[in-house]
Parts: sequence; structure tokens; C-alpha cells
Amino acid sequence: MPELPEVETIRKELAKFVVGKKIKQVEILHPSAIKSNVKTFTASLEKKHIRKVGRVGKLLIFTISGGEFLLIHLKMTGQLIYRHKDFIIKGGHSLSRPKEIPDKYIWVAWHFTDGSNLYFNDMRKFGYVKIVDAAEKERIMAAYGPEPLTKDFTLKKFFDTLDGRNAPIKSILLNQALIAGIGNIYADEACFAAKIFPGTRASKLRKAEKIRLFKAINAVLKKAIKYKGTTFHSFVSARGKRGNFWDFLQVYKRDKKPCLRCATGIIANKTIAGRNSRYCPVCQKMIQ
DNA sequence: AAGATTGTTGCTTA
DNA sequence: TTAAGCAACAATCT
Repeated sequence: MPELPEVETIRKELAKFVVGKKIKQVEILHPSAIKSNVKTFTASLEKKHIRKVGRVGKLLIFTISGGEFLLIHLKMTGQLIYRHKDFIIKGGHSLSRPKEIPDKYIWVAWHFTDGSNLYFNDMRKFGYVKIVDAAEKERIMAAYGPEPLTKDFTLKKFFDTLDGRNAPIKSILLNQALIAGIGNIYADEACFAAKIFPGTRASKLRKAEKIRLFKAINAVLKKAIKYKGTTFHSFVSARGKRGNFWDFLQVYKRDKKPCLRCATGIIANKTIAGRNSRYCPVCQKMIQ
């Protein structure tokens, strides 16, 4: 669920709070969330400083003094919560009371020398953390396509990516090796904004449609970052706050509701590229 | 109580 | 060789 705008929201907040801080202790509550040797993981981080919080696509990349990098992927339900030193974790769930975050699903905690803490919280343990060296970090980053909203993502590259591809455009938008950071929500939102049926084969798109889609990707992601991402159940920022982009969603989770653009179409939900895909059957015309 | 949920990987097929 | 599609996987909630 955290996609580019959500992960970027977390990255920006964390950069403010943890860059320059020294890690006193790493506490591992569930070793299966660590995709590195646990001893190496701890040794690479303890007594080290955090130099930078970066990101590629949905992957967070912390530069650690000592030359290594901490990678964190939140997958579906992962959260990365920063708390000042006086914050008390109440934990547990309650139906009547909003849940405290972080909660009983903390798998890794980083304790800084100033008493503040960073928690990796993940209900489903799909996410992971790991330590890599510079070469491995480069290898991982190189496997990602261009990053939207940067000068690396050009219209020309986008054209080249789509050129000759037979796959549904949605599957291309979701492919991290082709474009970094787009997931199910923003793939659907971008296709809607561009008036393109998400099942359209990429090679069938006309020039004007490709240009519209390119612009839509950038516009949707930019606006979603501005509103600190979309929360529909578990996403929270590094300070435990919900995202506010929900109010701007045009198709995602609007199944069976009237289209906000044409008011005629009823938002459909079909499996395209193996995922639930929402679209307006009236203004997102299928191209034969 | 079986199915839905998601991003990613790895396998199979064309 | 490469692209496309699909199953598998992590674990929990409904």
C-alpha cells in the first residue's frame, strides 16, 4: 500500500528527525523481518550515525556511517514510526479506541543516543529490513526504472518504455523495472486522469494518449505527496499521521459509484494485470 | 473459515 | 533472448 507518495512522505519526515543521529542500540523483536545475518545487521548499525535518508521507488535507503546502507521495504502493511524520547507505547488494539502506533507488531527498534527511537512496525511481516554494502545497493538501485518527478523520468524514456510492448498499460505502470514507485492506487488514478482504459495494450496507445498519461503520472504523484499520501487502513507517516489524499481519489475504492468526471459511467472493478483495477467504462474507452 | 489483501520474485510459456 | 502472465509467498483479518 505504501507507494511512492507514501514512502516519500515517510522519507521526508525521517530525514528531518534522524539524519545526524547516532544509533545506541538495535533491538530485534522478530528476526524473520531481517533479511541479513542478525549479528551483522546489529554490528553494522550500532554506534554508527545516519547520514542520509534516501529512496528509490518504494524502497527506503539509509546511508550509514561506516559505508553500509540500511534498506527498508514496507510492502503492504509496514510502518516506520519515529518517536521522541518521552513517547510511551501503549500497544495492543481496541475496537472502541484508535490504535496506538507503534503497537505489538514492532519487529525492529532503533534506539538513538538522544533517547529518541525509530520503530519498524508491520502487522503482516511482509516488509523487511536489510544491510547491504555500496556495490549491492548500486545493483539494487540499477534494477529500478526512472523515478517519476525527477529529470530521470523523461517523455522520451516513457515512449521508449512503451514502444513495442504488448502488455496492458497497467502492468507496465506497476513494473518497478520500467518506472519506479507506482502501485495499484496511483496506476488506476493516473489512467483515469489520462482517460485511458488500464487494460489497453501499451503498443496501441496513440501519441496524445501517451503524453496525457506521462503528465497524469507526474501530476497525480505530485499531488499525492503534497497531501502526504493515501491512508485507507494502515499507512501512517513517520509521526504516525494519516495521509490526506483519500479525498482526492477519483476511482480507487469508488467501485459502483458514479464517475466524478462524466457522472454517467459507474466505476467498474475488474482484474487487469492480475490486480483489482478501477476505471470509468464511459470516459476510459477501450481501444481495439 | 476460506478467501482477499499487496509488492515482488521466480517459474513457465510463447 | 526476451516479454508476458501467473503462482507463490509473507501473515492476518473478515
